[in-house]
Amino acid sequence: MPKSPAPRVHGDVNGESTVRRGRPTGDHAAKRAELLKAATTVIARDGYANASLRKVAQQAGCTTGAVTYYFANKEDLVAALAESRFDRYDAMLEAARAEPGVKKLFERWLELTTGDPEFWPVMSQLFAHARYEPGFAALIERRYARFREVYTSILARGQEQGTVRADIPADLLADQLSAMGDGWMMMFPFEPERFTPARVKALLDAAITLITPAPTTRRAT
Amino acid sequence: MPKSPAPRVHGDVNGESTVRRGRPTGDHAAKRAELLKAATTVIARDGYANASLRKVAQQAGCTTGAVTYYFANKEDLVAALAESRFDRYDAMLEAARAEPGVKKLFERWLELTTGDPEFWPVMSQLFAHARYEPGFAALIERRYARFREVYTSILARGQEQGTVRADIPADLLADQLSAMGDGWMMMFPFEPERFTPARVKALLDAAITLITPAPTTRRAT
Amino acid sequence: MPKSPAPRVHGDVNGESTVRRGRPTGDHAAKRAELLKAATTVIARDGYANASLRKVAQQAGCTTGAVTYYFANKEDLVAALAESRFDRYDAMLEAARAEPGVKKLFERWLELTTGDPEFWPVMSQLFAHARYEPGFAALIERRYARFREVYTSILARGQEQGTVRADIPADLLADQLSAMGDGWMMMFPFEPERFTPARVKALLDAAITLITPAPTTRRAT
Amino acid sequence: MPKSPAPRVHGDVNGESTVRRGRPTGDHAAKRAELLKAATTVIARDGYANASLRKVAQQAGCTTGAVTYYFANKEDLVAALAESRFDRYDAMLEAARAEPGVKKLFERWLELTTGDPEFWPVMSQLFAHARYEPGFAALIERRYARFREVYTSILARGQEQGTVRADIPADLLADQLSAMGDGWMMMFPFEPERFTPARVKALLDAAITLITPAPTTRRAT
DNA sequence: GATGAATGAGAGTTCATTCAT
DNA sequence: AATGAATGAACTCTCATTCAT
Repeated sequence: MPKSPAPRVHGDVNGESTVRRGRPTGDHAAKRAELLKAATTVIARDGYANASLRKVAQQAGCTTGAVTYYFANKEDLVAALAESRFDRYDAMLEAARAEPGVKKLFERWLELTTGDPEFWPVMSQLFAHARYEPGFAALIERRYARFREVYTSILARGQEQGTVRADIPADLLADQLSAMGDGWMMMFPFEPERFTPARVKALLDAAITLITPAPTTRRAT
Repeated sequence: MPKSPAPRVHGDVNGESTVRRGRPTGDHAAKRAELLKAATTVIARDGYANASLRKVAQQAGCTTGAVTYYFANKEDLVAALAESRFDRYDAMLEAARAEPGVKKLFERWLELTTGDPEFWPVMSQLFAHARYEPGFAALIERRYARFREVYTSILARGQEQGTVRADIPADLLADQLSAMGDGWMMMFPFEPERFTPARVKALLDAAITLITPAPTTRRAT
Repeated sequence: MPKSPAPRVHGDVNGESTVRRGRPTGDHAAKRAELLKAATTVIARDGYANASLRKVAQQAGCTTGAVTYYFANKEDLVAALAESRFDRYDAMLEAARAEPGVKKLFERWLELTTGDPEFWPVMSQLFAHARYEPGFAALIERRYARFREVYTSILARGQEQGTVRADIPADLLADQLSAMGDGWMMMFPFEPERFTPARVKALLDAAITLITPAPTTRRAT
Repeated sequence: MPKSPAPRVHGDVNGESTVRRGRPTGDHAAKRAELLKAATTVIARDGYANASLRKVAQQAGCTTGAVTYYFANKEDLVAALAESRFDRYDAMLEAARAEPGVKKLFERWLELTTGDPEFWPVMSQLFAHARYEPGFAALIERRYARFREVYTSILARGQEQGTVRADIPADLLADQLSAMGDGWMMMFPFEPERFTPARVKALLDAAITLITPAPTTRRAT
């Protein structure tokens, strides 16, 4: 009792959605990326708790079966999503490391986090749920540790060069600044109107002021 | 469709004894509080996305029906939970306002957030999901605004008295410090072992150092 | 957004199916038994591999949710089904033990297995799949051991009384006879037409002939 | 919709060399046999209800498409599997017929069924599900009838020669003995530890004792 | 006041099957 | 000859919610 899904239609000229089966030229990695994009959109829009594979499929314009074909299960999808997000984070860190200075780092961070309006929302959702999926939690812990490490090294260099206050250990400073960023990330989705570009700039400038050494020596002269 | 039996009144604002006719009063509020406690435990343990009314009922040792009897629906329960949590936050703020000084505020905050091991986990879960339940989001926005306001006023007073650096507007400082706290709150459930009492103290001390005025002027004299 | 399932109708006079919610006078055990009966019918009709909770619900005239309300999961349902079937088996054994004689046992067995046309089909399906559900396999092993034990004791008594041949140990005889019954049980659903009452009687009579002592001694006299 | 490429012919009845043009023949049959072996393993391991074409493909180390390429559908695969299993049974019967005597038959049967540890498990699974796939049920009925027929003829010959008791018609005896074998086959996968070689031998010896004529010679005394 | 039977939608997942390549 | 992307239906199970009792 074969249940062929309605009369097969393809190569239509109207641009209507066609039913395609069989083996397309599909690029596995590309399709996965496409589905991850769809998942990002869904999670940013509906939140993690209300996101479902069905919605992801719908967003991507394919069937649920296709999603589970490319990802073993939901956890796999979410993990891949987290990886891809952190890959962007890592790329940013790499770039920031090349051109030192905390200010540059802030700029890169701002660029990354504001360039994509879904970045903050989806990241905060992933963080919130990571705790309850062990493998996922490990991933974040690992990636986050790396992030703090780079942060610390940049600040330490700044301290050597006298551009960053030295009365607080670099690792504590890194912890404070990254927590600050996380805090904003968490609150941003609530009241995006509060985070105007102007205010974000003011906040970052203030952060730089916070960690800049006091002009004591110069004044003593 | 709030099911709270209208005729019952208790816990009135004036502190006067309220009308106690018929059934023993306080039962209703007490039972709600009990259920909220159970909900807190469940959310802290399983995460918001994996929390269900069933689990809450089970945790509280009662039936599913009882939960929906005391709360119109899930959103109602979660909103009440958020209210109760913020009530504790407000109480803390009230106390902090009475005995000024940023250091005192930090101590109060620390007391609140570390006194209950479920506090941070449940709060971060509630924040993460608030965005997607409109009424809930409004609640948090309102409460959070109030929180920043108190924070700002305390910092402003510090600036007047010279105990807080004045080169950054008080509202920006408040934003930065509260974001810092939020960031820690978000990360704490992941790696609680990283937040030893010693490190938390170091972080708070460093935060105080950050906002303390540079000792230049004194030296210049 | 409450999704009350269509306008509530009940107490209709037409005999049409009504939608009933809330708490009926329902007897928990009775409803479970009802669902087990439905499961029996479905498995006997479609086979274990094609049986689903949906079909069971449909057969019982209720929703899938109701089934999972009464049984934690599919395995639980199947285990309960097996228990109930074996309870009947045990009752039969008890009765057979009271009135000894292999012939009586055969009669009881026949009564049980032919009284319900679904008995053999469902039993053979349960046996076939038991191997792959550990808890279920243990149940069957336990029950089946008990069955062989009773069988053996009845045969041993027969041997003492000289009604059963003594040249084969009773436990081997029991194993052979019960295997014979199992074999028929397995084949019966295939070709029920082959197992006419007359032939079944002939087979059982032949089985009795098989285990009756050879009439040598009598003739020697 | 059988997909076997029509022009290819091999394994013809006459034993003459068949047409071998174009691609190397035998590949097709060999691959099918390979897949059947994989299917046997999967069914024996996971049971029929939990067997899937996916698992068969995986077990065979090929793709899902390959399976559906060599077999029109699942039923086709299962039918082919049953055929191949019964082919071995038939070969055994043929051999047993050549060298008469019930004992020889038992030995052959034992050889067949214990030689391959997957034989009993997969056979009992196939039997259990045959009822619910009509074509398959017909196949088994046909093959099984043949089996009983051979069994009967061997027993009848034994009766003529006085090596098998004549007080029970041969067809009933065949029915009983084959049912006995089926019963063991059904139970074996459950408690293989119970069927030690020693016990199996004892059971078969006892079966021979059962059908051996009573030692009437003593009667003459 | 409180219960718990029952609902129906939707979740994640598996599956046999199709077919362009 | 063989692949593997994709389908869509069906599966088990969980859930918030309703309501007669």
